[in-house]
Amino acid sequence: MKIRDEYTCPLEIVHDIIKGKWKTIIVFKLRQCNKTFSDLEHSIDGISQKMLIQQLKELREFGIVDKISSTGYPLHTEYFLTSRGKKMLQAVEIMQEIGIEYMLEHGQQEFLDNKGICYNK
Amino acid sequence: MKIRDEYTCPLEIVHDIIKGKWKTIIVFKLRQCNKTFSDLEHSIDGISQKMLIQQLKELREFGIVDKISSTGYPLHTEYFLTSRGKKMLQAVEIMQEIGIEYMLEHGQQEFLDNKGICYNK
DNA sequence: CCGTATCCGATCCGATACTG
DNA sequence: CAGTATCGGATCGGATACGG
Repeated sequence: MKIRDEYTCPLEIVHDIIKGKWKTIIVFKLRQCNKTFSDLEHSIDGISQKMLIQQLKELREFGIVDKISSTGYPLHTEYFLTSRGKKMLQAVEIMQEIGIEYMLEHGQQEFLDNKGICYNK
Repeated sequence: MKIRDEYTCPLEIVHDIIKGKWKTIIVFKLRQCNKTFSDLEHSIDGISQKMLIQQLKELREFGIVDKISSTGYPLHTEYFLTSRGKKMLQAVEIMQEIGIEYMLEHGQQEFLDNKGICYNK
């Protein structure tokens, strides 16, 4: 996704921030601590390298996450939520509660662990 | 979008709820009071009838909005947020603040009114 | 280990025409 | 006024291969 040069409404930005398939789960996975690229890759079942990189890049451009990279081999990069990302996390957690509610209502509680943290795994 | 029979994670649902281009703005437009179909259509610049109907239908299937229809001509339908929709609104408002922040940071404050309520209009 | 490039099917969404 | 149906271009995302 190409990020637009100009937005005329905050909710347009919101849409661009969250519309990707993996954005909310990435924000959620980063809630407690820094994660390397491969940490994320292994904890999100079904995501491809390409998509993980791409979505992280977009989240960085919106100032939701940032990263620290070491130079030299093997490469090592840690991603983390910015303060804006932590705000985003609040919204994600509210929406997650809605998701949990929906699952309970539809008899799918067998997929839920204690905290609704069960993305594909 | 076909709503899935089974979700294995709350955040999958979240993604399906919000991924459409017009979902957040619809939730936001319904924040204060009931709106008819044409109220919504006229207050969201750029949306087509088809998309408005489609997104409202999906929001209804997820229990975010509901409607009351009168029978007889002319047709009259009012849409409103359910209690779950009001919860969703909380998340939307948090994300909206992020959008406002982003716009201010990028010198686009001329598009903002007092409350960031300016979706294309 | 981390990131880029390309190909290609699936999905999204705008335009348009039509119905009760 | 509210809702449905269809077509076609644009975008998204999975698979795969390659590079620093």
